[in-house]
Amino acid sequence: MDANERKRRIWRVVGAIPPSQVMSYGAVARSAGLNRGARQVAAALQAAPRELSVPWHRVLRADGRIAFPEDSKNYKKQCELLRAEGVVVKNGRVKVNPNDDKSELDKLLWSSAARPL
DNA sequence: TAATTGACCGATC
DNA sequence: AGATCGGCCAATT
Repeated sequence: MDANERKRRIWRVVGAIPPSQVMSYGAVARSAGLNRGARQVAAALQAAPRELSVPWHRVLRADGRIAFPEDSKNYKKQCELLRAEGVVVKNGRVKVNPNDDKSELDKLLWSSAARPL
């Protein structure tokens, strides 16, 4: 698989995250079939075209923190978007832990849209 | 073309 | 709770 295909998969997985749900970069990577591609998820999101409307704000760090520095504009934006979906953000941290494997979210993801194979 | 950077992760201390 | 370290690999310099 080449780099472009990875991006596609990543976008597909992220796009399949339901509203008011969050996922860590690593979890997205795994769902996309990349073993340890958390950073590639980040890179892919950066390169994601707006017209795809990728819900990048539903992707957080593994510990539930927002991936931007607090003073950055993106940080505030992400907070805003998350709260608009009912997600509680407290002190740079999200109320619920990022879904890892074996969660309901994963079932949701694997059931319809984001099948890596 | 080679080196560096980065919206990261998990283990360890 | 935090801080360090090695690994991963696309994008940028």
